[in-house]
Amino acid sequence: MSQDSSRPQKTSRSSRDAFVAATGVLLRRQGYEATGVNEIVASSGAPRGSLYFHFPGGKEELALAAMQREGTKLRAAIASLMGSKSDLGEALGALVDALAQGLESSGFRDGCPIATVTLEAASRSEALRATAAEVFESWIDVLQERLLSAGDDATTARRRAMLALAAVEGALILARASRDLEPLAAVRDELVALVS
Amino acid sequence: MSQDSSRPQKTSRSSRDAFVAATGVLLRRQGYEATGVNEIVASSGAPRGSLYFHFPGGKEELALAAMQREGTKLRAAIASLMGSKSDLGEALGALVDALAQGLESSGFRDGCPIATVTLEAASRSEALRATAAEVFESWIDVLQERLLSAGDDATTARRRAMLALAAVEGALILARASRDLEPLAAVRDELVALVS
Amino acid sequence: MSQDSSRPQKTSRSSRDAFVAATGVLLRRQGYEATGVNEIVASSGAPRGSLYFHFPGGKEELALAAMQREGTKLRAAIASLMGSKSDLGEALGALVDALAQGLESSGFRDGCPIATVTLEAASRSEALRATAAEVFESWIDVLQERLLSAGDDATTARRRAMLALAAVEGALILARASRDLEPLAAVRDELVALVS
Amino acid sequence: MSQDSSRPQKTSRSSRDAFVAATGVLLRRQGYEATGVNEIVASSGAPRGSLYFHFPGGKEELALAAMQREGTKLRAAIASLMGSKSDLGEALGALVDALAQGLESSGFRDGCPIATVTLEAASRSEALRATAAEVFESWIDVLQERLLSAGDDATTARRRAMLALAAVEGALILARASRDLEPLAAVRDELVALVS
DNA sequence: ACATTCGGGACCACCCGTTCCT
DNA sequence: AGGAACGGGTGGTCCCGAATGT
Repeated sequence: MSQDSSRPQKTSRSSRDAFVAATGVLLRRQGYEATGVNEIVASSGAPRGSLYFHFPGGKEELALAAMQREGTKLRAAIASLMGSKSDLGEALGALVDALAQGLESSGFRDGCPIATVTLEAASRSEALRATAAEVFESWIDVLQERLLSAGDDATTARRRAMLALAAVEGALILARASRDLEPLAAVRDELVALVS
Repeated sequence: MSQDSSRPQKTSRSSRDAFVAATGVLLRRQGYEATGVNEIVASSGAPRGSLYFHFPGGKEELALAAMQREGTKLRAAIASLMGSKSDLGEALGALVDALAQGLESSGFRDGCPIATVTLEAASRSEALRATAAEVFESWIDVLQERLLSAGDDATTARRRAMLALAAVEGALILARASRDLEPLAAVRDELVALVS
Repeated sequence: MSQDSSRPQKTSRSSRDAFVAATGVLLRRQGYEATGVNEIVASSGAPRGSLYFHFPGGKEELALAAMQREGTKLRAAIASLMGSKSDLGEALGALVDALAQGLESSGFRDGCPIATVTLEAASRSEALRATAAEVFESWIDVLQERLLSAGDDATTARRRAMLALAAVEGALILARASRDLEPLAAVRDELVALVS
Repeated sequence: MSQDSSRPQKTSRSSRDAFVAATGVLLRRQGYEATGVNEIVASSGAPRGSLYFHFPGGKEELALAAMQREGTKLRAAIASLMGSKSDLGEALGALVDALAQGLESSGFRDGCPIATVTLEAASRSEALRATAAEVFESWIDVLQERLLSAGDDATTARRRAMLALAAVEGALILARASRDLEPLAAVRDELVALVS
């Protein structure tokens, strides 16, 4: 929405992309408020003065871009995983396993950037909240479609998609708190049992 | 509501309690990083200089106290709700309904303080992370015991307790993002169906 | 001066003395401004609440007491050293050597508390400045008397006493900066040569 | 006086220089610990936010810059004074007189910034101590060279240079404590006599 | 007389997200 | 596109007083 990817540019997008990518990583790890603009600039490697050229809206606009980018990437990943198995339970299990592996491989540091921003900024910035809602909805859509194609009716599919997303998001929180994958394993087992 | 006025004290705990209570509210609403000590002091009404007498560890120690307080209060609330119905499904439904009502009555502003702090500070402060883990575990314990008394074996009870807590925490996030109770309703229905 | 040391007391002087002694050490090491009341209380081991009973004037009154105590102790030490040798040069050499050894044995950390307070507070507190002047004058007196007894006339004795004290104080500063006793050795040699 | 206005610059150094100059004055008057950043900013007239741009290291880095600046200025002044008279005694006398006049004209408020910082911070910041040592050494160098050119051998020249600097530094302290120039006069007379 | 808890507000050094001007 | 600069705000600590034991 905020990008015009069809227009070739004389200058590289590397600065802009570097900012967005760095923001995404930091949002995952420490959320919106704990992430400073200085930190983003430093970890991106891009020049500081360019930030407000690319993102006149400052930190918030940058976070919106990062959330959309991460949201799109994760939506694609979910779609890919859900389509990779013919059995619904196996597909859900693969999704949870992938998230568990991502969490563990980051040393329990990197969680869901959308969830963190939601909890921090839901009552502070309408734009951040709305973007978080869009991203979540896009993920629910993907899950719901898979459930529909597995035979659920529309209402049930939406309810189960929401449960699945909620359970996964919640389990990520519990797992980060306890530094243990047990909550994710529990959620996977229960979700698999539910749809079998 | 937040004070134990039945116990007479020679010196007033009011300042200390006011700090903890104010911190709890602000953690629910905006998390750890977005909450400044100035804000806590202002909203508590207590004098600033007293803060570092009661909490030499500063903001972090204050947050730990608030998390423990909120954790204990919520544990009691969960235990009460889970014991109020003989039917397990009804009990779980009542729990989710209570959380939904709390969320709605705050205009979707007040969520779970523990979840927010976990996402923000899990990779920053070991003490905050560990306290969050303890609180979550205490809630899982309550749920697990109710499931045990409903006939589940120990392993299943723990798994289902984790699912329930994870689903509820996740649904609170989705609901705050969308400003809609639908995710909570979905989770309630699915949880009830699961245990019936 | 402000105490009546002849009156026996039913309660111990240990708290008061502990405060004064701790303050003396800290003034030597880090001066007046860098020394906090909390630090004094902690390092004294005495109860915090007693400080403003013994020293209603707070930190400044405490520093005055410590300066007087240290001043008196050092005056006695100087007198003792200056009287220990019949040769004036040897006596002065012994004085400088003693200071050098004290400096070295503290790892170049402990200097003259009066000098530090003078430089920090001369233009801030009249009481601190005046007390420093009294202490310095008392030291000059001792040196002057020894020079008189060695044959100097009054004017020369006073001038040389001032030179000696100034040179020693200055050398302590240079030595602390360079972490090297060379300035003290140089001053000793020159002072000895001067009076021979 | 304090700016090098002959070098044209595209961006003004005025803020940076104003910070350093203001710090120098305050270090002279009240030392390191008693000088607050707020005070520096206020007395410099420069904008507050620029301080940590020019001096990311904060107060300490600022103090280092001020010490070096003052050290260089004073070294030049010493060199000039020592070269102004063909007679060594007269040159030393002129040096002490100049310091005495500076002290008196400031109402006994402004002393040696290096000495104060040394006494306060020698055992706290290695950088401050080392810089103080460098500055002192640079002053000793100038004095030593003058003594060498007056016929002293290298060892004697260094010893006498150290004595001269130590005596002057010490006399400045005694003079500030007593609000009287007598210690400086005494030191001048004795130093002059020593080298005649 | 002596000790202690707790309250109090000014102030500390530091860093924030942003904008100016090139 | 970008380096330099900015003002307001951060969490934290200061020294001290007032109320209250023992």
